[in-house]
Amino acid sequence: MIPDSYSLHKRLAMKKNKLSRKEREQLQRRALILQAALELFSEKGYHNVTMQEIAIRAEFAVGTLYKFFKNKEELYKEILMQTANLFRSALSNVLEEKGDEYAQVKKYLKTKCKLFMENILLVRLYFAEAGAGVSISVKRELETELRSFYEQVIQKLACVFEKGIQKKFFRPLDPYYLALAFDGMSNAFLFSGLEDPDRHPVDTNLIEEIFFEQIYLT
Amino acid sequence: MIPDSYSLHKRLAMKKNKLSRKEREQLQRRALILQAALELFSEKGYHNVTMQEIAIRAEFAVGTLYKFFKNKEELYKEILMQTANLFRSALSNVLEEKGDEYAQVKKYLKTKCKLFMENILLVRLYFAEAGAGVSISVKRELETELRSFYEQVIQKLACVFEKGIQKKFFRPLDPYYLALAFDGMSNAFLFSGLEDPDRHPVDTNLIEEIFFEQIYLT
DNA sequence: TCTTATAATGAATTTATATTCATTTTGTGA
DNA sequence: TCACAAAATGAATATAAATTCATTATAAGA
Repeated sequence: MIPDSYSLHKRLAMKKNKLSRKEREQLQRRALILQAALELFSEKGYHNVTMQEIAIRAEFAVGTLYKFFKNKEELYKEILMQTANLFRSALSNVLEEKGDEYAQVKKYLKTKCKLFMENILLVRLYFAEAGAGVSISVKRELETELRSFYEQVIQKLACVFEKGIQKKFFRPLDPYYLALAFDGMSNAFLFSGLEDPDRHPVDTNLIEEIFFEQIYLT
Repeated sequence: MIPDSYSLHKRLAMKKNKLSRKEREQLQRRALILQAALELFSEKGYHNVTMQEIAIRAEFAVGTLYKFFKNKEELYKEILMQTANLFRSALSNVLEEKGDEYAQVKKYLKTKCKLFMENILLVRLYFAEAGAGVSISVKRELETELRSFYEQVIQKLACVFEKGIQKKFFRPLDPYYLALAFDGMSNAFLFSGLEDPDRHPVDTNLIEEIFFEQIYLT
């Protein structure tokens, strides 16, 4: 793979770091482009952002974007898949930890809130596209992939509920729907907090209380 | 308003019906265009539908569309506002009926489900655009208007919860967040049912049980 | 039937923007 | 410092779709 023409020190460096400085620089530039695109897409939506705008925001020429990404759609796809992977892996990990199911669900909520807060741009973009399970600006292929990621997380959450039911922690209702309900409820809070964080700060304790405790008395 | 040139029978007819046959025909054509556009928009999204396509589906010429709507955006706007109004007025009415707050919330859920089922295309479109509170293909003006419609409904629902709390029907938690939680939870079920109605039929009793009853035991 | 007004048509125009590629710039090793 | 390869550039091109408007068709009254 490494051409003979490469100088010795370069070849040595590559053995060590795997990536040469040049390659690291390229990767960084790529990331800059992705970041600029993310900002613009999440502000204005896929179709209302031009490659020119992305180029300007990233401080490159349009042509350069095409050195890094085949076309606009690829660029977009990569951003969405990034988000989906980030969320899926973080939430899956939480749900795979062993232990008290009640605590696990609470941890899931905490983690989800944290992810939302720390990735507001990504969240806006992701849910604008795949949010209600009604995607529209992306090809069906990608849409399907995104939905499957969401399904995977809900399924894992359902497993936790199921174990919790077996242990008599939770009321014996269909665990899939419990997961759906819990996730949907927390989404409502998170979106509301996303819109206006000052007026509607996200209170995970309140979410838990509404979900887990009795609302209708007697 | 009625020009003198109009013949007698026409003028008489207009006194009675308010609208002449011609006007009724125009209105019907307008509705046909809106219907065709709704179908296409909800299938493929605003930006992936051309005026040509709408014209073909509605069986008119492109130019004709512009006789009825100033431009593509107006056409779109009208469809979204239709939905928003339909939902807001139906749900507001339910929530203004006097009586038992527990029953009112249940009625709200029933009505919402019915609206979803009977207007799947509109729902898909509406939530793809304004769903997560993250609109993107529309101008900010319309986006704000749509969000305010949603807020109004949530506020009304919150009032019902508030009254219910006063009467000790419900656990005394912030009524706004109770409303948000109930609505968010039901949305999750409805979207899931929208995606795959056979595998996930919407069960309002289950939604109520999860929301109102205790989930975490002891 | 003829005339006129009203409405519908769709080819042509305009506009917008994704993508390309000939040219320029930059960085590297000799 | 120079020559060369690699990378970046952005004006030019291609493409697609929104909108217009001169022309044609339709309907209504005389």
